[in-house]
Amino acid sequence: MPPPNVTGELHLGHAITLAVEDLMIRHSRMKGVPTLWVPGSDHAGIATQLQVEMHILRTEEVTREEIGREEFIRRTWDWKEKYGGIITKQGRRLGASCDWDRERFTLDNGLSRAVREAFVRLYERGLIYRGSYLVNWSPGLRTAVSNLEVEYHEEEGKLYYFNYPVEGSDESIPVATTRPETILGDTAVAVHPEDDRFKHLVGMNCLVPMLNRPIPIIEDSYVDLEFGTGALKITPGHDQADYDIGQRHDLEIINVLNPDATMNAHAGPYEGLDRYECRDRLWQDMKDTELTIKTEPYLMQVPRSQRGGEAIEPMISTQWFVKMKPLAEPALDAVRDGKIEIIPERFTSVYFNWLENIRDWCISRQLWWGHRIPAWHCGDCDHITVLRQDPDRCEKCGSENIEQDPDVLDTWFSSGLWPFSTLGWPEQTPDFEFFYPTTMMETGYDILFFWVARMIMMGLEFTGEVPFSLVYLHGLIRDSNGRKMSKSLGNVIDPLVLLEEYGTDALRFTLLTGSTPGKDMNFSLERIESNRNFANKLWNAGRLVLGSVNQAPSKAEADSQPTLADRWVLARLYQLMGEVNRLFDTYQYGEAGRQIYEFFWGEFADWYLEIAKLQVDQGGDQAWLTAKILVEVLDTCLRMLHPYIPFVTEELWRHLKMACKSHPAGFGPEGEWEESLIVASWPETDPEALIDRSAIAEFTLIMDLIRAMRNLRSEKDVSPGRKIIVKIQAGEHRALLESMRDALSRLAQLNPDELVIAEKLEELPEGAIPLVVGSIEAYLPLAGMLDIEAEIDRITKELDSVTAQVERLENLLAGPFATRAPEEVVAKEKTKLEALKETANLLSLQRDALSN
RNA sequence: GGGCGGUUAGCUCAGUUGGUUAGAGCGCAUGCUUGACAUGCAUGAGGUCGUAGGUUCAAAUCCUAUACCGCCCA
Repeated sequence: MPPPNVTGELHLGHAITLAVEDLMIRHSRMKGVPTLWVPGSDHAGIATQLQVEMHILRTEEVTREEIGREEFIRRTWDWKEKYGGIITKQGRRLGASCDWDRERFTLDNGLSRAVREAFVRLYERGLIYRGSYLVNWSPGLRTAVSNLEVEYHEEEGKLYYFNYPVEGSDESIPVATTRPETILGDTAVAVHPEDDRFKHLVGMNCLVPMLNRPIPIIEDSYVDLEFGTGALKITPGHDQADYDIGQRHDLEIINVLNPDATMNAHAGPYEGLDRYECRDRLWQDMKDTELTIKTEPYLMQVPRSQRGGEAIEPMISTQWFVKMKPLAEPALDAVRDGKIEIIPERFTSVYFNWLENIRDWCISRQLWWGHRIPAWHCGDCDHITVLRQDPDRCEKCGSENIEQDPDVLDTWFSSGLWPFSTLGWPEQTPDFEFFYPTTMMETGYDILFFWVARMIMMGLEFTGEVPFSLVYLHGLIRDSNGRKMSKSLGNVIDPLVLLEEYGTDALRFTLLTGSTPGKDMNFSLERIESNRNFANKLWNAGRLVLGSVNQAPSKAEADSQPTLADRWVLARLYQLMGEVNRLFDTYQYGEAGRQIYEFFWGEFADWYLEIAKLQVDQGGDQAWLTAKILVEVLDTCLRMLHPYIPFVTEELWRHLKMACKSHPAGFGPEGEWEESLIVASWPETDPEALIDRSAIAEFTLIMDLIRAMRNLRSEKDVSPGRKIIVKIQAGEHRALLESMRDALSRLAQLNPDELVIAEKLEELPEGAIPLVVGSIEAYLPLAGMLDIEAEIDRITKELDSVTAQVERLENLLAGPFATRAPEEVVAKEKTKLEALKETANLLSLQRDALSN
């Protein structure tokens, strides 16, 4: 389980994660695969620290600085003990069947040890370095954050145009900027090498407005001639692109900001002002000295903190970094070589793209809550000591004047170790040896980089093996209009409320069948409502089956012959099992769930149960066999549905088991009933040969016939209670229909005593409405309801459509299709054509009869 | 700027090795207290599968272009 944030509360994103993973784990468990699903949470450095800071400020009116680092950390642990378990508790309500006794936390002893080991190893390999570079600075939190924690928002801003005066000249270079306050940190003005306007100025100096600090005019082809004025001010201290240019030209780097984003001494007269205030003041002053040209509205990309949304400032700062290139290469190879498969596959290219262009990872945070960096700075020789055990002296000069680095590590650094740190690494524990490398990493695609990629890199680096062989990414949950759920939009749906109103099973089934892998899902209440109804249907169908079991005789007198309905429902069940297993094997859990739903409701409940009632009422061997089949189908469906809807299926299955065990016939699965459904065996696919295809074809004909009669009744407004008299000319299907006589009567509301099923009717009934289904003709003598004109119309319409199809197929079969298409396909069409021809023939005979 | 996804019934979405007049849920219309279920049952209306080309005996499905919507990266 990818560890959720310890401060968090369950939202639908967690709910779908838990639901999908629980489905996988239950399925595997039922298949007899040894399973381990490790739950836990990460310490969420920034979020937790903020919460605790707010908490102590509110309750005790103290800041963390006032109580000091040690005390603050102690308070945070207290807070964690008290509130940190919320999300895992909520996870249990969703039915997450993880290994709760192995719950881990990124800051517990074992995992902290893993973090330390990992840090030291990387440092020893030269993959961790410390230095002063441009980082994303969060002024509110006063810490650096990584690239991944910054989001870019398109926002209305202004483009400020002004003249950069050239030293010792009347000329000036017009430039444009979106952040005028950075002018104070400019260390060059760049023009394009092919820009004739300024060629003669290259090598001279410009003067920074208001400060009159001279800066060189350089040329660099990065400058875009089309954008703005075609010249660029360069602020290596506060812009990534400028920083890169600065490196190329060896420019000075000036930082004009304090950690809280007020201006520092380098801003001269503007020192102490907030950056935005400085922007306005400086611009006004420049206006007064006639340096400004104009401003125009401009849509800009504003970097904002993923947490809190405040504007991020690029700033030079001394931080710890991980060199990513050497780690990324093996991670790329692992996926390229197929050691790791990503589902859905298209995310593979996203993964490649990110890793191929990866930048070094800033891992230090200026926080207190987290894994403190195991580096000690020597006050005498400046050497940095990095060790697995806390040192008491500098390893270089032996001085005891050493101090531990105040920073802590990015939370994700510890999350990256999760797949193996939770199993005991760096110890070679039995768990680690048995379960590592793991099988499956399941999470939302939005954290492919945060978690998955980093886990792969770290896993390969530290264990030499891929941490998991399969990555399954699910989509994100949006609101019913496809918008992201957010507090500010007010469209957040609380899963706990849904759980309360619709039940866990309904929520889970909705989340699991509502989408396909990697695709977002628009969450709608209608859908969860219909799935609640499905759970209800399941329960009620189960009750009927239980009743049938209780009614069934204790043993069969003779070898009972299954009816067509029996054969059909079993054939369809076996077909379904094959399909479901195929879908599970290809990770199409949603589609599998939908198919079980369709079968259970649309076929088993709507058709078979209705017929089973009749068969049970008959008593004797028929009732015995029917009960046996009902148990088999229900039991199998419950097993297949269990990973989706664990609660209702478990409970119903328990009832089913009890009913069967207390019945002398001992219905049930081969062998013993398992202890409970959660550990029951998964239905494996039966051999194709077991599927009785003729039963499916024959029963489909029966269903078509019944539908046609119902349809006609409905059209003619025959009240449902009225048993009508029907005469059927069944031709070759006479025996088949005869065997289904009761079902036909019951399901189409026919008068059973007057129902005639003949191979050929001696004389066609007078004044009856004719009906054609394939090669079967049915006559419904609805006295007084026969409107000759209307019937001729109806038949003509039907005939037209059938004739059109006949023609289409004839054309098809006369063309290249007959020779080029595979035999089976052609044969199928031929059969279809024959049937249609027969139908057309019967229809036209009927029309003629009516016309006379 | 680069990459990816979506466009199918009024709405939300399925449709995975291309197989022949497209499926579900919800909504809508009509009728039903049928002894498992009104959280239900039956019947019905509703779709040129974004557009234009191409490949193929056959395209919602594969290819190319294009429009619109969305996401990720820079």
